[in-house]
Amino acid sequence: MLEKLLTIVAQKVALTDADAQLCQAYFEPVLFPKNRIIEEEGKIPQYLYFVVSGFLRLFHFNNNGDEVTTHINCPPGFITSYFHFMNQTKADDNVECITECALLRISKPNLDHLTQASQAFKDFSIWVFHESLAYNENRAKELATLTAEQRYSKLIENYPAILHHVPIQYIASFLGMKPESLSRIRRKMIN
Amino acid sequence: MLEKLLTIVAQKVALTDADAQLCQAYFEPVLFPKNRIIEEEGKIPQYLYFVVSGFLRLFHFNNNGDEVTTHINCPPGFITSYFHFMNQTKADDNVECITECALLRISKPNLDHLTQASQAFKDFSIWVFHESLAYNENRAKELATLTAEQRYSKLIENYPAILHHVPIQYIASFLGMKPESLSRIRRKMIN
DNA sequence: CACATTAACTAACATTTGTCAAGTGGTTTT
DNA sequence: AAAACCACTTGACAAATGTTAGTTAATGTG
Repeated sequence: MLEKLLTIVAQKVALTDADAQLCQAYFEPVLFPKNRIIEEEGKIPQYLYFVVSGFLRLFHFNNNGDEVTTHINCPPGFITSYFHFMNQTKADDNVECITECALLRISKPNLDHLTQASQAFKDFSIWVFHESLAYNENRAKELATLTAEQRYSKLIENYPAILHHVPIQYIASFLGMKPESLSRIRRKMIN
Repeated sequence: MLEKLLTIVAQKVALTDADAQLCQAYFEPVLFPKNRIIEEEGKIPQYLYFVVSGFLRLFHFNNNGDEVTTHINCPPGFITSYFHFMNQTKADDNVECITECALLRISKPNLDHLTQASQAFKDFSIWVFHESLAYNENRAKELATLTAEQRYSKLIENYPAILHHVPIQYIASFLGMKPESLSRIRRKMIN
């Protein structure tokens, strides 16, 4: 499982054998079943997760008590309640496995150790942060400018696998529309 | 002008006199007139700007050739085409002064020097990054879940000054709606 | 000053999306 | 197997937003 992570990291920064060994020492492989909530609202997020396989989402409950899905996985393969993980403050959302998931997790103290011990991982973590910022900027831009149908089209174009593994209602919420609207859009696109 | 920047920084990290002097050495005060474009699409962003006074926006042109405003100023007071400034790659959007603006600017090389010379500024720049990420996540969430009227209400509640200094059309675009829709909403809210 | 340009508003209409209620099919429970 | 869910769909209708076009007021420009 480590190989997939090392491959991703190595695409961005040069890795020595020592770096690879640090990675092995600090990242813990874990397997979770479908529907398992691995980080919970109101608690301090314990781990940052690298997704080896499977699908996860970030969600919270709005004022009406309805679920709102804010992320489905996350490029470039990492997921957690970022802000509160980084600051080690109580999360306002949940991380849930949508399917069975193979993950590599690292605690905040160990992440700090890793980025202090390895310049390569420090550089990589900065890159991940920049990517996350660009990703969220783009997501906001698409929500502001595209129609519901265009947003759905882009999603299945960029992440076709999501369609086969993630319930429609989560996708609708993530795209900022009601399940009925997405249903209508999907029917229209078939005909 | 430096004082305002130092006050903001000092709220987050402890500053020595040496830090303050570094800040003075690297940040250059500049004054720009209304409507001046200070970073341009297709060119590498030269500076990161701290906003002492005035209003600015980030915008680009969509496929139809229409302007899309993606940011109006930026908490916590900094603005530029972040991603491309950080990577020193060609920007895909413009930074424009909406009103006359008093700014403190710093080039990328100097920002690197500053964050290397001062741990306080390195910590502060990381904090700014975290804030930007949280801000964009929240913006995406609001665009996905709130109605046009709710988005406008929140904006004038959180940033009432924008209303008096920024053209309605820019606000509408930033909120992901057409100027006519915002006009309708504003009329409804008065009655 | 006259003229053109632009931002903002308004109104009528079209389209999209939300709401509500019901139905279908599949899965789990007992 | 019957019953009770649950995800998803469907249809009728309501509400919100987009589109188009016209008006006004303010501003800039000759």
